[in-house]
Order: sequence, then structure tokens, then C-alpha cells
Amino acid sequence: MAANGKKSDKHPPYKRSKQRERILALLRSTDTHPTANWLFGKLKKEFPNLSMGTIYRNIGILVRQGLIGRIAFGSTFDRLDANVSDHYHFICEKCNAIMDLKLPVVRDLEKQVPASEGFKVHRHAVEFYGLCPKCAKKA
Amino acid sequence: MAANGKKSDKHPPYKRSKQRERILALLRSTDTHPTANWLFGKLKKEFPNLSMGTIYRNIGILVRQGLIGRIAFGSTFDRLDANVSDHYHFICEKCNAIMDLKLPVVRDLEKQVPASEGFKVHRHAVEFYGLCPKCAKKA
DNA sequence: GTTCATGCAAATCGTTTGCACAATG
DNA sequence: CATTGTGCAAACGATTTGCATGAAC
Repeated sequence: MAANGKKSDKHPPYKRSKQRERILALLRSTDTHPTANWLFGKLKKEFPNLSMGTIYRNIGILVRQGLIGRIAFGSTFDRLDANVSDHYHFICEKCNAIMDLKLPVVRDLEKQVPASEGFKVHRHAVEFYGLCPKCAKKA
Repeated sequence: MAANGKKSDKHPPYKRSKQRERILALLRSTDTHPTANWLFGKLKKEFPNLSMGTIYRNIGILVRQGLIGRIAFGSTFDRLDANVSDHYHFICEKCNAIMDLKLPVVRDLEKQVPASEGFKVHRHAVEFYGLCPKCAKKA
């Protein structure tokens, strides 16, 4: 699943757990963007029997609670594109279709990244999320 | 790996193959963004013994040749983010670090997507690719 | 003929899930 | 005590890889 946020947010009555609290604390303590595996490494000292299942289940809960975000493109599998030219994408949150947009590519956006801080920008990508024409009609 | 394009592009002297030609043709014939599995389905009639290995190996070659693009965020695994506020990302093509940018989020970008065509935009994401300060310094 | 591509199967990797037991409210 | 969370291990789905054979140059 993608960053979604929709779906009748019927959380079950979450109970607190030491592990989940530590996961959240760890994520808040850093601005790198850790992976599940990194969390596991950091926490297995604290919880010697920690398991990946716990990490993933808690990540899921925290995302559902809106306390953290998950950076992942649309779905699990790679999508291919024979259109090699520069273009933006629209991703339908309903049917997961990915479509090319014929918008002008705003290279000027790249000027906003502070070169002063040492960034060297080569390119940028933009994805719009929402409902594609077909799904919008059905809504 | 991510959309990369770097790495000493020492292609071996690729030889042509019926399968690869058909894969490219298929990708060019559509503007949906097929998955490896979709290609497999379409082609197994034509090549009854086709294997997934062949699909993936050829996708890799086509990408290396710059003939197609692969849409995938940074890496294979999800990255987490405790920064829930709206922000853009910078992704280092060298060390794969993902960093939050403190740029203003340009919601006006979303107006460019032609609502006239029926798109309903909910949000958008921007990722800048290049060298992070650390890697830029070393270059 | 040497090199690259294929098919097949096994392997890998990140993630998910079923189950019995422990912790929470 | 009713329910949610944990650890463990097995299951999963997408992708990768080793190897013997077949096609390309």
C-alpha cells in the first residue's frame, strides 16, 4: 500500500507497548530515514527477543495513527516506463494506475534546494496523488 | 537500486534477442506502466517457455541502455519518517541518504493538473535527486 | 568458437501472517 | 477477563542468480 490515510480509520483500541514507544522515540530522534531493519538493529539490544514481526506490526500501527510516514512509491513492484523524456506522474489512490502528465517540467524548482548548503541537484521528480478521471467519476 | 543512470556504463556488447525486442515493443505500445509480471503474461503466449528471469534480465538491460525507465522510489525497502508535516525530499544518488528539505510546499503545482480532464488531486510529492553535501564534497 | 541470452529452479530479500503465550486496560 | 501485543517460524511476493543449453556475432 502507499501513503494512503484513507480507509475507514477504525483503529482497534490500541494498547501501549514498550516496543512501540521505543520505535517511535527512535524515529523521532533522527532525521535520517530509517528502515525496519535499522530499527531492529537498534532495539534488539534493548529487547533481546525482539522480532521483525513486531517491528513491522508497530510500523503499521504508527502509520495508521498518523504518527509517522512511510516513504514508498505506489506499490510493491516496479513499474516500467518507455517514456524516457522528463515528465511528472499522476498516481491514482484508488486503482493505483500511474499516468504520465503532459505538464511543463519546472526545472526552476531545483533552484530552491539550497546549493549554499552543498546540495548538487541533478534532477527532480513530482508525483501527484488523487483520483484518476475514471475513479473520480465513479466516486 | 534506484533510478541511477550513473556507474561506469560499461555495457557488455549486448546481443539482440527476440524476447528483449518484444519487451521493448510492448512497453512502447502502452502508456500504462506495466509490471514485470504483466510483461510475462503478455509474452508467454508468444514464448511458451518464457521465464521471469528473462523478463527481469532484459528490463535491467533496457534500463541500462536508457531505453526505458523504472519507476521506483529510492531503494527496495520502505523508509520511515517521523516528520509528518508536508515536505519534500532530497535523495542522494551516491549514498542513498534521504533528507527532508525545508522548502515551501508549492500547492499551486497541483493546479497544473488538468481538472478539466477529470483528475482530482489530493496531494503531491517532490523528490530531488543529486549529491548530498557530504558526497558532493568528496566528488 | 566465443560471448551473451535463455529457461529452469533454487535462492534471496523485504515483508506478512498464524499461532500460543505474555502484557495491557 | 477480554483484548491487543509479542516472539517465533513459516509463508509470501517480487526479484535475483547459478548453471547447462541455445542463439548471436
